[in-house]
Amino acid sequence: MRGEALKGHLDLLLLAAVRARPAHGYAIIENLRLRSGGSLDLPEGTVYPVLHRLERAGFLRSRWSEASGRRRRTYEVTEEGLSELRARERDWREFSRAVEGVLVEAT
Amino acid sequence: MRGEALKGHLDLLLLAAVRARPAHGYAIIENLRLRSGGSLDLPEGTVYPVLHRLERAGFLRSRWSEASGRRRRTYEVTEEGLSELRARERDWREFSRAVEGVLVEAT
DNA sequence: TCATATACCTAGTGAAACTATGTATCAAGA
DNA sequence: TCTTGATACATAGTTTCACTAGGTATATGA
Repeated sequence: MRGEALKGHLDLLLLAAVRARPAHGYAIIENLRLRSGGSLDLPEGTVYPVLHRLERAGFLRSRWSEASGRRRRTYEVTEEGLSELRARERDWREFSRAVEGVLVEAT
Repeated sequence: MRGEALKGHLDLLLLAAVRARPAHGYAIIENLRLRSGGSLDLPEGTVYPVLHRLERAGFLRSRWSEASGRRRRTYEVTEEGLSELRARERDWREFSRAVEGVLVEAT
């Protein structure tokens, strides 16, 4: 897939991924990659700053933990994050329908 | 809809719109706006530079004409543009499926 | 005559995601 | 033992993309 495809939909993806499965950053990336059959393969340098921003915005909450000697920062979606996610889902549906409409359009 | 939603999908949209209906820039914008029920409302400053780039890349061909005293630059999709469009459509489907997969994902 | 719609254009800006790089731990294998 | 790769975090700087803001010009209706 073209790299630029996800532009503008990254918040949606990360919020949805964490809603489905609270996890730490590295695992979120793994989950997205596996769930999408490899097509959503996000660089850490893309994901971590967005997770920080979403937490600052109050949409995610994180706590540090330790697993097999390595520290992890595990995220979950807040109440506010849930309504934000629902709003973004509506946006996605609207956008997606609009694109589909143009793609199937015959003369 | 959020403004940033279309990032990375603008080439797809414009190529598809012109394939469906060869038209001049202003009309392409109108068509997209009407077809999408208003949600795809692209500024001219967004669309015109992309049309120029797509023409430079060989994906669109344009010719000048005149209608009711105003000059128009009408675009159509080239052969090369058609295969580019088909590739972009595949990318879109893949991306769209991946997003849907994450959205419906339960724990 | 004055605003609005039509129709084109581009320079500069801002935001978004990426590249590159760094730190640290652990397991496996040479 | 030493190195490589996977796990796990972080951020500074760059690039890319769409947008804002400004410009030109013609036609139409109030």
